[in-house]
Amino acid sequence: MLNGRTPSVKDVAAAAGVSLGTVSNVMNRPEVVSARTRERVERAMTELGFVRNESARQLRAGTSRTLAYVMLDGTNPFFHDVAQGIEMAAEDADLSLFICNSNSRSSREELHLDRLLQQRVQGILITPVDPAAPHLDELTRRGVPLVVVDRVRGVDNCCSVAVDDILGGRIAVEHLAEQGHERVAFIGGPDSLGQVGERLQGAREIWSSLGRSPDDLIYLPTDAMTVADGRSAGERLAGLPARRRPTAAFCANDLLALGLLQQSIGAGLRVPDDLAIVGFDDIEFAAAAAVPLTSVRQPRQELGRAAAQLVLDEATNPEHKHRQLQFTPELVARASTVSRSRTV
Amino acid sequence: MLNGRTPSVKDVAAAAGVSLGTVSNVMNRPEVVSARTRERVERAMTELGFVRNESARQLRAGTSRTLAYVMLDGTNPFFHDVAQGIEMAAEDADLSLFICNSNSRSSREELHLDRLLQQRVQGILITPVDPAAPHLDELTRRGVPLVVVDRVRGVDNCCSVAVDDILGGRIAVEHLAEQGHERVAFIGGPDSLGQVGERLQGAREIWSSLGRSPDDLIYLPTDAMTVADGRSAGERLAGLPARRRPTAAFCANDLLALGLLQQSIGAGLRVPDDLAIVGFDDIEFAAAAAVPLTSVRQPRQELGRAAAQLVLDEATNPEHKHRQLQFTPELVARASTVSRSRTV
DNA sequence: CACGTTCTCTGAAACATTTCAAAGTCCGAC
DNA sequence: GTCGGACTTTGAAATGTTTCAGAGAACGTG
Repeated sequence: MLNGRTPSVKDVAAAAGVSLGTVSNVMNRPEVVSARTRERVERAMTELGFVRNESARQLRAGTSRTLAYVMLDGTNPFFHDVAQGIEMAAEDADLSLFICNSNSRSSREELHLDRLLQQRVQGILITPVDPAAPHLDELTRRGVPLVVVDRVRGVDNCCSVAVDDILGGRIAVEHLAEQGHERVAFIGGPDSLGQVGERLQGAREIWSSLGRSPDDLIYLPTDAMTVADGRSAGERLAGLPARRRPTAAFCANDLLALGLLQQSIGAGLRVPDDLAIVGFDDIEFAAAAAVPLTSVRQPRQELGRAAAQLVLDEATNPEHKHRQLQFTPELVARASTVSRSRTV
Repeated sequence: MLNGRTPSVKDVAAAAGVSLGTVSNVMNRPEVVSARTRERVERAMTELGFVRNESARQLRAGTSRTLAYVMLDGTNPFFHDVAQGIEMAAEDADLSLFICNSNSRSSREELHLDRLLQQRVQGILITPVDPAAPHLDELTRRGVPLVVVDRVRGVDNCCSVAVDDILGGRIAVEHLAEQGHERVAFIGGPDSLGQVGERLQGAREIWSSLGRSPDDLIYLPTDAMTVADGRSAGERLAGLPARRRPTAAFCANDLLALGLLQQSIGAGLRVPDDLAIVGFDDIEFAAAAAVPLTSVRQPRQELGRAAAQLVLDEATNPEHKHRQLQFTPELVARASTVSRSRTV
């Protein structure tokens, strides 16, 4: 039967003794077809093992059933958590989610975007390599719903979802100050990254508003934000003369913090007594570290979920207005800043 | 112009003053069209901002340009590394990769597979919740190229790629024995998981072949293989009477090992002196732990890459034969089993 | 100049759906 | 009986590509 071909609507129609249109109705508007024929068609479908061809559906209906997320760095669990939030929202809207990974390379990003355009996805969420890249404007010019996640673009040409990084920097350093630290390091980079710049700015603001000297907030720049960069920052920290050496470090993300933690413990330091550490993002592995890491929590899944909702609004609501959503970060204090005796 | 519609081949043809077929040729067989008209068509394309409609292409050509990976657990970085390997192979073959996450739930898995079938993806790679699930047979019956990753199915109805888990268990425990440990715990579960069973089996084999008593290889079953399960296993370990308490633990994956490490250090144990720990998988975070984790390395990206090659072979080579690929795991010794004084 | 080749280009068919106007059918009410 | 309305079903058009047989043009050869 059917000589091997996978069955089409036509085959189902023939088997059930109805017309093409009726089979389509059974799938798309079951309420208009009588119970008797509906059942007959459904039986024919399962008997033939019919599976609707999504390409044909999409071609004719003109609307795709998928969203896409182009993530920045697959090795950072943070982005997977964001993706998970998107996926949940997509699921609620009965859509599939295409996940791509640019690995921080602009060329890969462009390639992915081009493919997604060809697929005519309903909307694109992206944590871009460079939020100012012209190929992003290209997308909005084409009318593809677009939401920038965990970054912000120049004003209002598209939606974005992010966390208040300045505030994040403030609460991290405020916490360290409260713990009595008088010399604090800020570790992160490159500072051309908007994130890094703003977290540093927040740190500096609160530091000076607490009446501390700018000299006691030491900026240790890194090339990137990986565990390895954290380790090497730790070495640089250890190399400072004792009276200049900070007693606490605020890292611009958790990977840096984990690297710093590892290097410090390996070097025989006690955390938090010799060195307190605060990370940023609050990925799962922050809490799972040998000394559980204090971190500035981003609502990772919420970020994704909100972004997905924005992109869906843009895709379906003709009166959509672009919005810049900003979430509030939250300090999660753990053992890496609060010495055991002082915890519950 | 074009009153807002996104331009089609027809529009390009009109703009360039050629026929539909010629435009198609420019895209698919540029060598058959003369340089002059080719250039003319290309200019028309960029002027109009033409983007090929993949649905239409796929519908007519009958062949999709995407692969899919249904991963088991998005919170375990191991699977993302596998995905990365697949992605690289897909890229080489000029295909896109669809990544789905079943989150260890059979219902989600089925939903994803159903969608993928509708998309007519070229092939499916999957780390299934249950390798024996009937809906997998359904796929092969339909003729969809299928490769099982990091699991093995009953004999030869489809390809699979995995690591020799028995050997993995052997080398882990052999290493611990070499370090002089006389009582070792195996932590993992549930043992209905093929992986866990085989790693345990390997551990037992080598243990007895070394002339040790089975009573000194203690199996601590866990409900799942998360960091939290690792912590609670650590508590149970601590609860054992001193003379029964193992001096080393072999964990069935790195997440367990990280949890165990955290709990142990928190409880004041020295690692490896009081408790040595071996993990499995060798995810990035294993090396990044405060006490870098000894682990049985799986060639994660290679696994993915090989799986992708198999699925492509099945998709394109009519004489494809199903194969069960087995990689060899490798012990990576780090500080969690080798005490500092003894390292280089 | 007729002829075969080679190189380009064309036009129509096909792919598997959805959509929608129109045609049927049924039923109760007048 | 006939009419009107409600409920079902049908058939054809349309979606944007690719493919392929064949039409034309250009050109060298005999």
